[in-house]
Amino acid sequence: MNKKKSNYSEYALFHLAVDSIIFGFDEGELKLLIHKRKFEPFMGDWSLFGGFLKEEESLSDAANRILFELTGLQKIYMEELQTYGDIERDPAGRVLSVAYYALIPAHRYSEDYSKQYGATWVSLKELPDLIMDHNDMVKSALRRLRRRTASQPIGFELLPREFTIPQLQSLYEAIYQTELDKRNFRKKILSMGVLVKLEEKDMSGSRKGAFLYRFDKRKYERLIEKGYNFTI
Amino acid sequence: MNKKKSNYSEYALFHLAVDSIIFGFDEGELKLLIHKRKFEPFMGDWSLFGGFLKEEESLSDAANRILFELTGLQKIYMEELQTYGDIERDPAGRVLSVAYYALIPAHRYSEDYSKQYGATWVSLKELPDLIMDHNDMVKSALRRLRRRTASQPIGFELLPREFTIPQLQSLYEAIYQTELDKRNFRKKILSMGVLVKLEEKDMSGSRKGAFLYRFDKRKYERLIEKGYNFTI
DNA sequence: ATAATTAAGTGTAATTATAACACTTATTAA
DNA sequence: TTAATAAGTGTTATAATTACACTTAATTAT
Repeated sequence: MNKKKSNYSEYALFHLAVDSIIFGFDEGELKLLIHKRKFEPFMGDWSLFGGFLKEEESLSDAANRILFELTGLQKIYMEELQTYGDIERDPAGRVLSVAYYALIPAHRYSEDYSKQYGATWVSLKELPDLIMDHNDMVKSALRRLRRRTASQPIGFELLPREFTIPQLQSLYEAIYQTELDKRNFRKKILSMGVLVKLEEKDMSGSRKGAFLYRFDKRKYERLIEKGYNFTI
Repeated sequence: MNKKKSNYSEYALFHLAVDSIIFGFDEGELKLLIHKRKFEPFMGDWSLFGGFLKEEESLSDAANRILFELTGLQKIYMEELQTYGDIERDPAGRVLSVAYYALIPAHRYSEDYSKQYGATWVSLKELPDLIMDHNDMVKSALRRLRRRTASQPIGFELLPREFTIPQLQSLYEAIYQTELDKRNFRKKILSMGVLVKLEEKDMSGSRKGAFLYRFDKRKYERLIEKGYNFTI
């Protein structure tokens, strides 16, 4: 490479934050992990989890780091949502925030972390006022989640590895805020051929018990290659 | 507000660029507006249009400003794509880039601007190597455009205000790289009831001429309110 | 004037996907 | 043994999508 470098020193510099909209599914409801902010401004107010981008860190590394520091979880489904760049969004200085949304299997999130970070699961139906533009971020993330779960099999990221059909249906019902017919739902999801039925039953939800299934990612990917189009 | 301010001075600072993937539709093909970069590094190489975020400017203002400076066009369809934040993406310094994609009616883009900015329309099929991660941005924008045009009526942004059904079909064929049946296409698009047929014919494409139509945004919005779901 | 050319425009039948709907079964607790 | 409860199952009606071929309006060439 024989290119002259430019150092861009004439251009402005900005702080960059990463904020995470962390979704979970528990007790038949879609939930969000939030906490009370630990520094000024807005100390003590409800906030998404976030942090600042470091000098020697890529943006996606930062998003993963922040989620890991908070939950101890890695290899979590995460997708960039949008970058928020209004001038006045943070009264304490010019900070742009890259919002990511993450789907975590709520059962894997331990109480220990919850205490350590003061994290709380709140139902999306009774979401409190969050600081700055965080409520906008949540709204936008929810819209995105609805679009995505309708066309990609990411709902499974919110469930344990082994789950029942009624659990899966209840998840979609929570995401779309609508009731689904269980016969049609079962027919549709099983017809795709991406679920593997296990021998075992989950007896926790009913007397009869419901068979456990597992999502087979390989099968799904083979279907996609053939041009298959996942939709709920 | 009785909140103490924090100035975040302990956190790192970054340059922020905005890069625009500008799509147009001409001669039955989807095209991209690019130019030869005017400064180091990579001076003279093919690049998307971009610029740096200014101190007193919101992110979306910056995106609009850059597009306006280049094309003289305002109120253009534009959507944020993704923020690119790899450490080494720009060899001349740490710069994060927020990519936007824009849809412009190619006929409104005048030759004058083209000369002034050295802008060139290139077919997506013969896209040259672009600098840094710009080819990734284009790939990602194209995926997004395909998803969006399938579920929202944004294709019209690429056409003149008055267009024919065969033109519209040809646009979708270019976007999806597939052939569509003209009877089924016409049936589908007209059945939505969002196109208004005009008296006039466009005689440029054939001897018989094709009737002109206009997209009626109001009607579309009324449909959406009723829960209608636009799909091609 | 007439014929040839060309893309626009049109309808129907077959197939597939979606939506609506009610009873039986496995298990546990009383 | 019975009562209770959620899981599990099939069919029919309706709507959406796909496949498919000829006619028409206007222009150009003869």
